[in-house]
Amino acid sequence: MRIASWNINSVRSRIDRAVDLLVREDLDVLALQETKVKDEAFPAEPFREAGYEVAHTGLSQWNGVAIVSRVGIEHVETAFAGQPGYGAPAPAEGELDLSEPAVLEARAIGATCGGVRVWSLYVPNGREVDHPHYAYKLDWLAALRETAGTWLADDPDAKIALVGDWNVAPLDTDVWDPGFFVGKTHLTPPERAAFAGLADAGYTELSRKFLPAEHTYTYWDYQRLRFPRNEGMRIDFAYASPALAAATTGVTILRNERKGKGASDHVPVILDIDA
DNA sequence: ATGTCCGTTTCCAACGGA
Repeated sequence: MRIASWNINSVRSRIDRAVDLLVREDLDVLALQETKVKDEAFPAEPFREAGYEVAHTGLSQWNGVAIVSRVGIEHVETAFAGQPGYGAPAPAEGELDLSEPAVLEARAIGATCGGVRVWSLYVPNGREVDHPHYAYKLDWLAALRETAGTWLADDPDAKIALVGDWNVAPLDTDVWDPGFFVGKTHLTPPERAAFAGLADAGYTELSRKFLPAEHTYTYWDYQRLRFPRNEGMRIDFAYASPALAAATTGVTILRNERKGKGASDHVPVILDIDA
């Protein structure tokens, strides 16, 4: 079984690349992030024609996560229990308007595909360390850790994959120059601690296990010739429950998918799983 | 040159988000 995760950065602008990826890599499941489309405008037909079913949640032009599967999609959840919302920004101030209820964003979707509980996750970016979005990011990861811990407590033998764009670089060697990120998000100790919380909850991050080489990236910014200079970041990860980790035989990062016109700024991460 | 890209709108140029 092959399960991939990819921040596609607009499913409509890259639908052909997505279908090509499914066919070429013989994928059973593809978890997508940043589909940037409302449910009613999601291009499901090309996936269906290729033999896949789709579960998607998208509320606006921002965020949006999907699971594409040819091995079934059951028990779809469009958020995890306790998933925090984000307060609506007040237009005049650019600050959070606490008088408005927080908005539950389309950043998590779960479904059972071929016996594996797959979660496609788009962790909040954080923007700036002193921005409310940063606190939201930490809260979001803490809530995910809490809930993911209950899934394992309820069923220690469950096969669970928590895949997606985590927007955290856990190691200094996950970026080209940690000095560039001083005062910025993605490398701060609180973000790294929040990311490590999933390991504390009993999950194993599989890309690190199978691809330990330093400076192995999954994302290169469109700006400043980051890809030609190979100035990237490893921020897309796959946490697995013990049963799934034991069944996983390999991880592949498709660096070539960043090449050419019309590439996403992220590349797919693929898990090979026994049976 | 913030060496870019996406989707949206106060709509074809400017802006937010990343």
